Amino acid sequence: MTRRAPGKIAKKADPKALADALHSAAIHLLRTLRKEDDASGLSAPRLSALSVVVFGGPITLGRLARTEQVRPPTMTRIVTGLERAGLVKRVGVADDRRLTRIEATAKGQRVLAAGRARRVALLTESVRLLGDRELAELGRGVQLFNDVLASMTARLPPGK
Amino acid sequence: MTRRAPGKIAKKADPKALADALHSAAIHLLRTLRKEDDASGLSAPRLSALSVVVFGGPITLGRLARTEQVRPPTMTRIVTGLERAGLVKRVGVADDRRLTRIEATAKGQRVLAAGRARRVALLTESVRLLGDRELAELGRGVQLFNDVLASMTARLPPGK
DNA sequence: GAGATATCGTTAGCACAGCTAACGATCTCG
DNA sequence: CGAGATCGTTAGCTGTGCTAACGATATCTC
Repeated sequence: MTRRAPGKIAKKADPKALADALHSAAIHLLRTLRKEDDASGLSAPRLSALSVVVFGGPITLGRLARTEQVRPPTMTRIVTGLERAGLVKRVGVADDRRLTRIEATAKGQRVLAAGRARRVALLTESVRLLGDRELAELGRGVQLFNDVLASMTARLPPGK
Repeated sequence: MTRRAPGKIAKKADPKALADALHSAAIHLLRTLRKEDDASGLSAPRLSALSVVVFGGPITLGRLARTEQVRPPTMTRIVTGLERAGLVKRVGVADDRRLTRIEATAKGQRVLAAGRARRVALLTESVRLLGDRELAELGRGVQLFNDVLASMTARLPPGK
């Protein structure tokens, strides 16, 4: 797959290979964790949208759709589902009555926190197995991971 | 997001917080990269299933369904879609004629490689911005990430 | 060997998620 | 005020997920 200098095992930190490995690991992680979401009784898109509303605070439907990379009609139905379940509510905006603001209810916050805890608990248990040294190294890695992400998103969406 | 000791930047590497940060970063990464998949003309489940077949080699439909955490009827339709697109083919198994083997076609391999390249290219560009030192540290982090994943999957599925 | 049982993949039928097109309501600007 | 833009919804299509039920084939038991 990736060429190696003959006789040399330590990798020269090839950006391409590293990106690929990181990509694969992320896929693998989320795929494994996905199973835990069944317990919440919420589908993946609803859970994801709810998390944006809970962590990001009230948001208009259109912005929420863009954040979730989904078209407005799709978000309309996701929100309708969440509203029926009592997890969010639609609130009119006085200044501009075309807009609809989506807010999380107390129940929505509770449900999301529980689901997130379930997911992260699994991962946490495995992280706990690392020694102090490895923990610090992984921490540094995650920090760099986030830096890379930031530069990626900064470079990507010029507009739209 | 994470609290910091006042005046001290390096954190004490709390496993819970670390797991949460890693989880969030993975979500963020895949969400950002997802956009690139539109160009392949394949939906996410088809792309994912195809990737398993291409990288893992021929596999029975049932095993593929379990790998993708999906029920057999769902996988039947995903495979049917891929087959219609000429990306995989169903092959009978002589030993046990209940089984159906799914194999990637040459076109399937090409399409997947192209899609993956598109996704990883974006990430690679940002990884390239790192210095040698950071590159090595991120590499170590990814390695530990994979270790954690391995211990997670090892601990999780006792049977089924 | 013959019948009971198990396994594999498919079909049928339901709910949800994604899209485009079209529309009503509202805001903004000339 | 009227023309155009923007926001959210409705209508109608495809694809993805499920359970239930079924036909074909293997395997186990007597």
